[in-house]
Order: sequence, then C-alpha cells, then structure tokens
Amino acid sequence: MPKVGMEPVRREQLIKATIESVAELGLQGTTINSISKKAGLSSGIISHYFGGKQGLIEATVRYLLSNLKVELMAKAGPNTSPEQRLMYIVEANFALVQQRKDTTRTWLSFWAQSMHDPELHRLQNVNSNRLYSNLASSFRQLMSVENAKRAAQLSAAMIDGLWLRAVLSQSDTDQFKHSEELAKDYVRSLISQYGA
Amino acid sequence: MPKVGMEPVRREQLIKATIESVAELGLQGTTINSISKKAGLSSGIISHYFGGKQGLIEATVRYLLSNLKVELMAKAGPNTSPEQRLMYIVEANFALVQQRKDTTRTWLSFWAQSMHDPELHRLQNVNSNRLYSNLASSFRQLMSVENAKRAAQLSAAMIDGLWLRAVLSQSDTDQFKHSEELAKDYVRSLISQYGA
DNA sequence: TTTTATTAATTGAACGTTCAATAAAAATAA
DNA sequence: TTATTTTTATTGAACGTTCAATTAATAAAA
Repeated sequence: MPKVGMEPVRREQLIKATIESVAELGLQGTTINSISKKAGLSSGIISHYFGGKQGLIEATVRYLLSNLKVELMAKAGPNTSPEQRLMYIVEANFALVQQRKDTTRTWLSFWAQSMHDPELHRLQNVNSNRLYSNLASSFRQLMSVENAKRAAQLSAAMIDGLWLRAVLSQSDTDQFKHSEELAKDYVRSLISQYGA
Repeated sequence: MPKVGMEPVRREQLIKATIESVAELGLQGTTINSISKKAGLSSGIISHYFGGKQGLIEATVRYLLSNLKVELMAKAGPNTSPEQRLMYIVEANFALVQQRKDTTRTWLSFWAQSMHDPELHRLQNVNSNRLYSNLASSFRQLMSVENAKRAAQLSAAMIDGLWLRAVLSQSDTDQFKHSEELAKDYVRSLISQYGA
C-alpha cells in the first residue's frame, strides 16, 4: 500500500474527517475511532501524523482559520474601495458555510472548547482580532478613529451574533444568505451614520 | 447524616456544583466525580437525584434558563414603557454575568452541546424564541410589524454577539458592563431609526 | 424497627496511546 | 535485469486509564 509522499494527502484526509465527525457527533462524541473510520484509515495513523488526538484537533482549527484568511485575501485587492472591502469581510465570514455546511457546527464546538484549551484560545483570539482589525482599518478610511473603532466593534459583534443564531437554529443555506444580507445592511448603516 | 426533605437542598447544591465544574473544566472535562467533589457529596448521589449525569446536565440548563426568565419578570411591570422594557430585556441578558462570573462560560458550553443533544436544543430554542418575542412585542408598540420584526432580529443578534465576544475574550465585569451599554445604545438607535 | 439519605466499593464499557508486525515502494547491488 | 536491502507507510491488537452507573453497606431520623 505505501506510496511515498502520502503525508500531505493523509493530513488533509484526517483533518476533513475531523471536521465531519465534530459536526456530526460534537467534540465530546468525536473519538480517534470515529475520525479514522470516516477517513477510511486506521486509528494508529493519527498519532503517527499528528502526535495524538489533541494535535489533530489543533491542526483542524488552524486549517479552518487559514481558509477564512484565504477567503478574504482572494476577494479584496489593493484597489478595492473601503465600502467594497467591508462587504468582502462580511462575505468571507459567511462564506465557509456555503462551501461546507458542517463547518459551522464544527467552528462553534471549537469556540466553546477554546475557553478550556490555551492553544485553541490563542488561535481563536488571533482570528477575532483579525476580524476587528480588518473592519477597523476599512472603517477608518471613512470616519474618525474613534468612530471607526466603535463601528468595528459593533459590526464584529453583529456578524458573530447573526452567525451564531443561524448555526444554533440549524438554519439552511438560504437563511445564512439572509443573515449575510442583514450584516451587510448594518455595515452600510454604520457608514452612513458615522461617515464623514 | 440523613435528614428529611434534603431533596431540594441537594438538587440545588449539585446544580451549582455543575455550573462551577463546567465553567472551570468545560463540558468535556466535567465528570460526576468533579461535580460531586465540588458539592462535597458522593458521586452516587447524582444518579439518585437526577437519574444520571445527563439528567443533571439538563436540570442545570433549565435552572439557568429559569433564572433568566425570573430576572426579566422581576424588573418589568405592567406599566413599564416599551423603551424601558427593552432596556430591561438587555439588562436581564447581561445580568447573569454579574451574579456569577462562571455562568457565562457554562452557558456557552451548553450552547455548543445543544447542536448534538435534542433536549438541550429544544431548551435553547425556547430561550432564543423568548428573547426574540420579548423584543418584537416591545418594538411593535413603537413601529410597524415589519420593522419590529427586523429590529427584534437585529437586536437579538447584537446582544448575543456582544455577549459571545465578551465571554470568548475572557473579559472582566467592566467589559461586560461596556457591552451592555453598547447593546442598549443599539436598541435606542433602532427605535429612532424605525420608530413612528 | 423501618424508612430515608448517603457513601464507598465495584463493574464494565469506552477511550487514547503505544508498539510490534507487515506490506509496499524505493534504493542499491549483483 | 534481477535480487537484496532499506525506507516509508500503515495496521490493529494490547495496555492502562477514566468514566458513568450500579450495588451493597451504613448511618441517622422517624
């Protein structure tokens, strides 16, 4: 069976199986067996490539965060207007849903766990701060520093809140799309409210 | 040791120990041992009063939800103005934090788990819908049905979002207070935006 | 004494980790 | 080319631990 250069393939295979398992069974219900079974591999392979279950969990979070980052950078270029850039930020934060429905549930599970896991908490903070910074620097081009900070704080909360309620109510893709529109409207209203 | 009528005492004792344990160790790390140790009781007592761990978990969620309900009803009376009532709703949703710092973390853990536990999901939905209804009926007295629905949806998301970000960033009481003020400001801005 | 309340000990299932064994591929030598 | 050795990839059984649940024993109150 063994071919060379399997490592990147297996790593991705196992990370995707982890996302599926956590979405389906929760972080509590996810075991080394549930993951390896989904991946069609043996349980031992997890320790071999990730050192253990914890290592795979953390690699999965990094994978999700990195996808979010890529999503945003792919859309916005250097000539994007501040308004358009803000819309892209909102879109990027709702985009993962469309790609993979199960991603949203997985994300929330990791959020909850981050309160009790220092490394997960660190990763989650990086992401949270990036959302805030991205918003703040775009708003800054349209309003004062103080107002930009406030607008960034409020729209970050609105994005997370709409997203959270959509996940928890087990909404379909259409409802996520609706939430995305509400978030965009809100960002626009902040611009016209504080905008110079 | 055995005295009669211990049941309500023990039940509350165990529920409070559960809140503490979940806040400290997470839902994953919480065992019947960690709970019973915190309560200063034996582990067997949990099965005796709650049928098992799952029963205690669900009772704890009901306890938290019931507290939230009581919090709101205690403040608002029949003569409360719609504006004032809306402020009370916001306050009630941030109030649990001030009482017990650990409650917030516990709440988020239960939220995440509700995606994989039908009974928890049911309870969480009841609560989510109540927040929405309370907001919508108060907004209704100040604006059209359509606008009231929209305002309720947006302010519910804003409350949850601000609350979530405060919990995840492990904020202190002052920052929760600040988030509460932001939520109130937002509700006021919705009134002046849509208000007749 | 009987009932109620509680503990302490025990059980068995489930879990993550480890590791010896194996199989295929690649590298080297004949 | 063919034969041999080495490396890489993977498996799955065994081990020790942890957990929830159960059971029997105990202690106090009625």
